[in-house]
Amino acid sequence: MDIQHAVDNPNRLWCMTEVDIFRDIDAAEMDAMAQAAPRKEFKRGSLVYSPHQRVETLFILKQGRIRIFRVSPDGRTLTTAIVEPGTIFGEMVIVGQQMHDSFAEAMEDVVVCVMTKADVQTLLLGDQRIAARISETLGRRLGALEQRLSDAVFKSVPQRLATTLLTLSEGQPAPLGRGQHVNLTHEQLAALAATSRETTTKVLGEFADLGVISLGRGRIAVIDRQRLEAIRGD
Amino acid sequence: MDIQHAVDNPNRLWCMTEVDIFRDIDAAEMDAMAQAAPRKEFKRGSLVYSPHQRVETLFILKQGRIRIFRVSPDGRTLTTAIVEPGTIFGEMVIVGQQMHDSFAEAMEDVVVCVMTKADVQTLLLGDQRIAARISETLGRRLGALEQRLSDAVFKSVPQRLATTLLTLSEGQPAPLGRGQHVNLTHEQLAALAATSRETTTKVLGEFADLGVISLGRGRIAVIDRQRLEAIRGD
DNA sequence: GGGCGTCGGTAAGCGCGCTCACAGACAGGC
DNA sequence: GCCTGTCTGTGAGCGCGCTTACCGACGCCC
Repeated sequence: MDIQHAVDNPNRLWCMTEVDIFRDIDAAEMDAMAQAAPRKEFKRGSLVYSPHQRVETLFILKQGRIRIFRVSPDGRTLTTAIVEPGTIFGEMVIVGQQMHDSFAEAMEDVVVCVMTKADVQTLLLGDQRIAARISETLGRRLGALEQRLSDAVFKSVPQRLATTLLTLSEGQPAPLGRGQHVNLTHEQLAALAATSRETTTKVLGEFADLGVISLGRGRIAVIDRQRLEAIRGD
Repeated sequence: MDIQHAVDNPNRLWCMTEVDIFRDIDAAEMDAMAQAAPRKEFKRGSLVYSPHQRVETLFILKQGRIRIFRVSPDGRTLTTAIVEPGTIFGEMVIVGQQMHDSFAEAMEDVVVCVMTKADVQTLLLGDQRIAARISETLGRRLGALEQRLSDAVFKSVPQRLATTLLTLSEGQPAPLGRGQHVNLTHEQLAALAATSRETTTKVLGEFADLGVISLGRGRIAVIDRQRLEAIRGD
């Protein structure tokens, strides 16, 4: 089922299908959940949630990309995650946490499904399999975050950019023209690698000179993963 | 029950008592778990686990402190957590993750209880209440880690040190002599705040000049939380 | 008491990467 | 076409904090 088809599909179960943590749930259970998760749309650039509004809901991303980020007192931003379709986000509410000062912004026009905290408690945590999946997801995030923290502390900007590019491009199959594409601007990449736009531009230029990536407007093609891994170190 | 008494107590349930995530488990259940968790001791300075040995066990810390840290290629260390008695650690194995390049080192002589992965699966994850507690713990850690990442990126060294001191001292009741004590050397503090020992010494000296802390060998007393919070920012 | 290891204090030097300040390139709208 | 906004490219300057290199102070063990 391609994405456009899914969007047009009036099927009530649509919110649950093709979402990783629900993969082994049967139709009857999904039906109950789907009723509790109405669909909602956001325009590119709008905020899905922010620290001010105390949203206590879980989101399931069906279409588009979401950027989760934090803001420093002086206005700089650090992107902590980019959410792809088929993933839940805003999971902190599941485990009784605040959304801890994070913003969620639609990178494109997006479609999400929304579940209230109460429904999360009864429908998700009540199910052993889903609860286990959620723990697993949290564990993975924890490992990734710890890695990012040590990267931020130990690694140089070129190393962090190489790391970020490799992470973003993995899984993406190489389309025509050889090389996996990362569809981000230098500014967006800078916010992920915790650096400035200017140095990002400079370092990406050096990478391109070495032939490990090739640059396009809002689009970076990873040509030589091996050498990028060498730059990343460890 | 004071700690020394607990250590000497031959009670089989000893491993479970006074541990936060087990607080509402009844005696019969605890008994089953306690059999699966033999007691083990480590000398000050020894490693409880390291990335090389693939330990697949969960630890329950009963006495002493444990430092969880990562090491950079060039040998610098970043402390990701200091574990206090009554807390589980090595939890990544619960959620099917590796211990992801972390070391665990005994800061003093320590006593731990050990559970195998298999026992964790059946005894802990099988119990709804404990599973929920574990998710909660993971969520808390996730929030704290995200905060630490953005601190590492956005804040200056004095701000990070103030943050670290406040975090370490909170909960500690002020003993004689006014001021909550943080029992760490400058070097240990530096590894927590992701900075160097020398700048830590310098900044702590400035804090002491301002009168917000007072210094002793391997011991820092927080005198004025308010002003420390002002330095921390946000 | 003497010796030694850890801990704390201090200073000079310098390099990475941020800030600030432009300027050209590309895309889309009208 | 032209205008506008975003994106990319480039350079000068400089400051925070790391590095390197000591040395004195304290505490513990013999």
